[in-house]
Amino acid sequence: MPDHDSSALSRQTKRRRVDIGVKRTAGSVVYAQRTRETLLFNTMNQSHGPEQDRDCSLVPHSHGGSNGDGEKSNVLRKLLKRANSYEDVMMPFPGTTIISQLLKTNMGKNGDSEGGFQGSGGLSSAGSDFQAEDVCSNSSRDRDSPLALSPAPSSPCLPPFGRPPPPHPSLTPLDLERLTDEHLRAKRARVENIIRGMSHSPCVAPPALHPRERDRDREKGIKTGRREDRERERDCPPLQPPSPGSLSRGGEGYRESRGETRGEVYRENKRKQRLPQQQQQSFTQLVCVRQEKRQEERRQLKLQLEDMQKQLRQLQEKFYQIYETETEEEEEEEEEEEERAGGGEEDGNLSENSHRSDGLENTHRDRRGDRNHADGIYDDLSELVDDPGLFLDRARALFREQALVAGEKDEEGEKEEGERDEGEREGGGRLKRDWGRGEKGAGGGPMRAEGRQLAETLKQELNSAMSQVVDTVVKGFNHKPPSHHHLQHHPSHHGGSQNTPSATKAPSQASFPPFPPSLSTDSRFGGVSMNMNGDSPNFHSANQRLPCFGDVIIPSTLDSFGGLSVPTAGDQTEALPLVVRKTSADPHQQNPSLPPPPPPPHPHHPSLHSSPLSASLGFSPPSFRHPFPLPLMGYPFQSFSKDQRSSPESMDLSRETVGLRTKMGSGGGVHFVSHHHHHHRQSSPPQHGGGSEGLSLIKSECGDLQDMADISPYSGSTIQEGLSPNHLKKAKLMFFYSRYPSSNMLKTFFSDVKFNRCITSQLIKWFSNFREFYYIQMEKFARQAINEGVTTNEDLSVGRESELYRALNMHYNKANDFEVPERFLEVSQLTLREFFNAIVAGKDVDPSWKKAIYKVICKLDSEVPEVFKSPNCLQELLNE
DNA sequence: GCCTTCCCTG
DNA sequence: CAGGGAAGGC
Repeated sequence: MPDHDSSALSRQTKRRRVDIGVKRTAGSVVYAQRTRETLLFNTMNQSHGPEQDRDCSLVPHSHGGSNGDGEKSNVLRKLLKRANSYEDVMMPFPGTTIISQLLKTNMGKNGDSEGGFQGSGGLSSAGSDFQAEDVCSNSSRDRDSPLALSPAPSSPCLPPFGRPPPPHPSLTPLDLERLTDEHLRAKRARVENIIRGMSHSPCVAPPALHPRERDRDREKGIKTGRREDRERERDCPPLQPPSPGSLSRGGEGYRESRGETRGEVYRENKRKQRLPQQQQQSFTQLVCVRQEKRQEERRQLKLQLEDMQKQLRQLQEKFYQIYETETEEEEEEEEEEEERAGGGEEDGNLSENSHRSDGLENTHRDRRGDRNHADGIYDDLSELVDDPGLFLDRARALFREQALVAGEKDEEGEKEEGERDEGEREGGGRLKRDWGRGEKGAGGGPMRAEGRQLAETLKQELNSAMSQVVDTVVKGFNHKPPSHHHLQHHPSHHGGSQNTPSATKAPSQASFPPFPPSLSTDSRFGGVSMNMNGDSPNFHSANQRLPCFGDVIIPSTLDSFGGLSVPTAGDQTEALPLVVRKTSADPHQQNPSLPPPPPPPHPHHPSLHSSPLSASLGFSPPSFRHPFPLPLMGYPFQSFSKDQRSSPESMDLSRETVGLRTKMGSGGGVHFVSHHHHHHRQSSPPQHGGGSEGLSLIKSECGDLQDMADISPYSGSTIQEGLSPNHLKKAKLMFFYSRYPSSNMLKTFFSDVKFNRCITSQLIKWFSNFREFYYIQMEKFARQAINEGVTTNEDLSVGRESELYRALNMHYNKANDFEVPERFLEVSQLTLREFFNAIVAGKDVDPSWKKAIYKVICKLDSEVPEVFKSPNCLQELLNE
């Protein structure tokens, strides 16, 4: 049948126009997805980005000496890593926690200021500061090194400490090792500056402890090199102690050989950190957020960390003093070195503890899972304050215990072994102690070893406690209530937080974590936030994230809000919920079938409702206003002021209301109504003279003034502002009688609805959709009959058993709790035959061929029973 | 300018 | 399946 084909063709042509758009849309969608993926990828790989992956993956295969691109990418990555200091360093070490990183960083700083920047001597070819940056970068570094011809092909991303230090270049002349003190010092100062620049913790004061180290540093040329290495090793502790000889000599030489490169790298880092100032802030000052609150928080944290470190150091000193009195042979320098070695080992402990502290952290979290966040944090902080004392006590107890054990062993004459056993019993610091022994040989006295052990134990305790504290605090900030997904919560929070920059407010604020959705942040801040949120995809995909990652995120996102505290309407990418549940304050909304309205997320936030944005985005406060224009023809939603509904009748009606209210009504008729006076409801001639006039008639007479009436106190007495699902059902049932109801008729039969343009349009649209489905079914079955070989329309009949009837009934009377009038069957049969005739006659070639049918069908409308005029018609109808 | 239909979208 | 945009008719 060519007619059908042509019809299909015409339709296709019509669709084709749209299809192009669809294709374009699909393409754009794909593109968007790709973009998102790219973003995701980039953001996910922010710290080990594609370049880095390339480094990791390609390094073993590429033998280029110093690959410019690779180096640049490395530099970039390093820069990013350094810039993100605490947080990003964690990326390569998934098992480590914030605390360990924090401690590392802090210790690095302390050590830095403590002993100055120590000379080179490189544990590894490139120095451990590189190691600390990224695991994968090590491979590229190896590649950079002249002896990088033997990369670890199997594991290009092997952790640096898990790998033996690369051999130092033999080609390096030994002369270069002999650096003048000036040169060394200059270099040291340079690196120190860089590191200082990278450290964003302004409050980490240089510890006053060990002031003599500085002097000694200056005295010892080569030993400083070792210290620097140790310094770097704190960031990334090696598992194997470096041999001192190779450290000092080869490392120096190697450093010298590639010293320029390193210097350039450092300079480049510096440059890149400073170049894009605004962006660099987000890059480099992740920790020091613009939000003062955060800053205060962090500052406090850091201060506390510092305090604890100081306490630890004091403890160590005390113990060492005690041991010194007992073991007099030891030289002070050696002691110092030993201690420093312990400091170096501390990193190992830290990393170990970081792994361990996860469990602790979990237990901690569980312990205070039910507690208020603010309280918990506050307790934690107070705990932290109390911690030094606790640690001191514990240390004393431990010391006593160990002294006892040592004494026993001493009696047995096997001091050292006893120590070892003790150490093994301690379990934590074996490795370090072994290292210490290895470094110092057997020269270390037993008591000193015990002291180390003790110190280590203390350190562990400290670390775990601090990790707990920090993690909990960070978690407190990161914690996002699962129900609070939306952007709108944050501005208010932000506003509130802005007003409370005091650090003392921090705990209470922690219960309102500012987690803006990624979209808003990213869109607003583009690459900046993207880069800032190195792991934002994870973060955004999972609201509950690892605390350490959350720590990365929060500042940046907060930054975003700090910059743009109030998101614009455009930021609302998703349509506002048109169906707004009434607040519980509305007595009418005690609809049992409805879930209770969600409590305001921040009920006690005074700033919430003061902000028009929050009010509009939020939770339909009584004075609900739309800050931005809403489409006029939107479908109704019920958030109109409750004051208008007061009568018991409307109460009954509103029970049916689920979520349909007119935007106009909610739009708060006040500003809105006056603009729409052109439309006159009366213009449409009443085809079905309704019986009950009443209020609806008055309303219809009012016409446009109904909008006015919406806000007038009298109008709302008996009328509902929105269409409910029951109204829809009623309309569907009405469709069995009338396919083309006039607006007046609709008003008559939906007298319980406060009509306005939106409501009318909605109802008309409903019937239009009904008709659409109806005619689609008709055409479908007509064509089906034609295809089945039906030749005369007499063969077509619509009975209650027919497929067509079932389909229609399923659509309009899904529950089948309404007896479809016989008339509807007749009309359906007529319509089907009309379609059949038209199709057989080839009328469907005409694009408007259905109109003739419509004309016929519209005359077949029958009177809608009076019962439909009753607001409770559904109950009455369904009870029958 | 309103109303209806077509077509698409979520 | 309901809603919305576009187009066309009146």
